[in-house]
Amino acid sequence: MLRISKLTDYATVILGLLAADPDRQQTAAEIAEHTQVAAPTVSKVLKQLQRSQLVTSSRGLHGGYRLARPAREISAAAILDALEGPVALTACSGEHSHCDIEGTCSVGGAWQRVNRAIRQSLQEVTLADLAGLDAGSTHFAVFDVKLRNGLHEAR
Amino acid sequence: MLRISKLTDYATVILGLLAADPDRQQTAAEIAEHTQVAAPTVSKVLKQLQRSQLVTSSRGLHGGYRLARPAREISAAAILDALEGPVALTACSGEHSHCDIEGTCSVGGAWQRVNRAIRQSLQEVTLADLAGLDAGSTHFAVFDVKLRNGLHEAR
DNA sequence: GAAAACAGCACTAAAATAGTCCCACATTTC
DNA sequence: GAAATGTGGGACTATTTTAGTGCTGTTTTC
Repeated sequence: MLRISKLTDYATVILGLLAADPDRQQTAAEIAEHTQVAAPTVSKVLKQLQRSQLVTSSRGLHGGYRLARPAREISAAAILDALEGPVALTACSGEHSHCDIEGTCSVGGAWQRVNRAIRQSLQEVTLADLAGLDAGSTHFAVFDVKLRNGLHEAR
Repeated sequence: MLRISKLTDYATVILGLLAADPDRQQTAAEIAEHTQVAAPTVSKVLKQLQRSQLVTSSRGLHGGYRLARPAREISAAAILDALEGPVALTACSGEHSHCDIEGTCSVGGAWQRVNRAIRQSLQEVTLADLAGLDAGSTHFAVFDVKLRNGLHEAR
């Protein structure tokens, strides 16, 4: 239920690695080696993270990536947004959209409220929490995301 | 992000219809007609809901479906569980699972906490809320579920 | 015993996701 | 200024997941 994609999973791992050593700039290849994620995939993820301003990059010899801001200021919601798109709600949730079944449905609005609630939870979780830095601060409520076939596969 | 499947979307609409008239037993064909969902699909969804004890069915002539219990006692989490599987976390979340990258990762546990939080939100939302019955009780927090290509498609 | 309606299963098709590759552009070093 | 190193972007392919359909069996009522 409510699964998050593999790429998002990778992203958290990659960001976690960067967060562990925020001053050092790391190349995509180094990150791939440390995380065991295939290099092209790491690149892809990093590019997306760069576009969303979660990491900064520098090109050229001795280039690489690093966190754009402290781990504590990066929310789980921001990571999801970066990887899974702008989260424009495609459906009923849109401003002026209409259902084919408006009459009998009446369900639409509630999902949006649910949606907003979960989103709020996600905003309160930071990369620092996810990466296990900042040990004392796990005051946020939490739940069950299906991470299937991901890095976190059982072996 | 965090999308729910079309079938789950259908399920809420179907359950909403049943909830609107809890005393009457309705056939799959009737439900299909009212909801504009294709009949075989309605059947499929209802079967799954039956297996999860959210609706009761009776066979034979004059058979049909009805809610197994009041709308207020059916949580959104239960609906998701029914449609999207037993939500056994396939990953790190399992009891004795290990990551290939245990050393560098450290992200695993936090997702489970996030997961539990969202799940809790979902448990506080009932079918009555979703169906818009029970007008006063929308005290639950809420968020952004991507319902794409579903019944709720904009037209 | 015939008709109506659910139950279960398997199969097909379509769509989303994940992953890979290639080439262009930017820096730095020599 | 040329070469090496590394990111940037896009296109393409393959895999997986999801959605949808059809068929056969079982139960109940009349």
